Amino acid sequence: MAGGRPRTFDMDDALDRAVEVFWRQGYEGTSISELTAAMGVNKPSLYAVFGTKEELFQQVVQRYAERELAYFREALALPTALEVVCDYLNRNAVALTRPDRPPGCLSIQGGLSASPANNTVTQFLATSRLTGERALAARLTRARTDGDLPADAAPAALARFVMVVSEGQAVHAAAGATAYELQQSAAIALKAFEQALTTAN
Amino acid sequence: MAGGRPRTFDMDDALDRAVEVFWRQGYEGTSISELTAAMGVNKPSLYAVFGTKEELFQQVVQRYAERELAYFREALALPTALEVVCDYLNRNAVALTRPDRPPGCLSIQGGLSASPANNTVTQFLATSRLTGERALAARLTRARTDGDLPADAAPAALARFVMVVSEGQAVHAAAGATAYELQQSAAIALKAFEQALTTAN
DNA sequence: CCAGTTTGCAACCGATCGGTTCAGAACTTT
DNA sequence: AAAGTTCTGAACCGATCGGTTGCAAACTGG
Repeated sequence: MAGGRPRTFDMDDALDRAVEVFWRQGYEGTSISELTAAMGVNKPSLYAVFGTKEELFQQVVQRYAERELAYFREALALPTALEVVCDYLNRNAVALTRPDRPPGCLSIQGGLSASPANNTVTQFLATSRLTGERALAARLTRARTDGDLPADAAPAALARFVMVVSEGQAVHAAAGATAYELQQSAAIALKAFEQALTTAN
Repeated sequence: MAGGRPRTFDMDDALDRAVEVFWRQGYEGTSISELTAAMGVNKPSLYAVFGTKEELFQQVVQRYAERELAYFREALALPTALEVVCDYLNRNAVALTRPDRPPGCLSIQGGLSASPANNTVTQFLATSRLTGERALAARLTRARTDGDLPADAAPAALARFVMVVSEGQAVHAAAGATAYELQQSAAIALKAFEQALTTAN
């Protein structure tokens, strides 16, 4: 057994750098040479460690979900439906506009559309967004049995509405909207949600 | 003066075909050879008639706004703020999911993010979206003087909220949501808007 | 110090990118 | 029919794409 030549890069750091590049430029807007430069990894090592561009992208999205979307899972753990949604949309506004991060959301601008050759990337991101929506729907279903959502409320439709607002916030953030502006939109959306707490939907 | 060899393509038809390709694949996901194939225009003619890829894209976006976003301008012409927003969001749901069109919205998935080399495209689209938001804000400001929006309502914030919802609908549509699902979201959003009609915002 | 292992670096691969050049075909006017 | 104009088709341009190969450098265990 032998050690071999040591790496000049840290895998975790390199992946974080890749997250940033894909986040800012999207899948098709990012070239391998830009990635190797930003990650501090030479090309053969990149392929040895992370696989192809598409495989790297999947790891990037996973890392992004773990490190940058923690607030979503934390929001889901709050006691009532209203708290969940209020917390999520407001923290979303902040997360989408962090000055030390690219504006917007990787899960959307990473590849909302693409060449037919890269269709799997678009579908992969759509699926990962849908997973979040389903988690929220499940949380709202529980809220209905908990009693903080009316029995005749529609958790799937409400969850979809919340995700629609959150995606709209992301598009606006990518265009340069401020956290305050996005929170204003969140506040208006929450009025609709509050109404669902008392009325049939 | 002479006529020269006649073209084998129609400029208007060719531009419509280009709209469809950019709409489905985005700016960076579309190659010149895909465009020439879809438009029925050979490469030298494409450059002679439409200019560079970026110049063609600008004409494509303009054509898209003229032909595919007419319902937005029609909605703005309705008598009251509530009618304007209700009509817009519901017709948006239909327009984003037409079976004879690519799902989603060209103004968003055409280039939400891009390589630094194509940054102008992203900014161009963001500006064109902002133009729509400002038109809606102006319409809501008029509604305030008309009296169908409270004096203490915030037209800019309300317009931003409506555009956030509309952009979220577009992202959802790109992922395969149905018109019905998007109209459910529109209905929930409208409850928030209705509340703004009676209460301070 | 040497054998074995793993990395870094650079050159290379075919394919495609956006964009141009050029000869000849197809038209109109005289 | 000849001259003039405009378009088509294909070949071509340098650059870059994602991905690979080969070799020397840098480490470990014996």
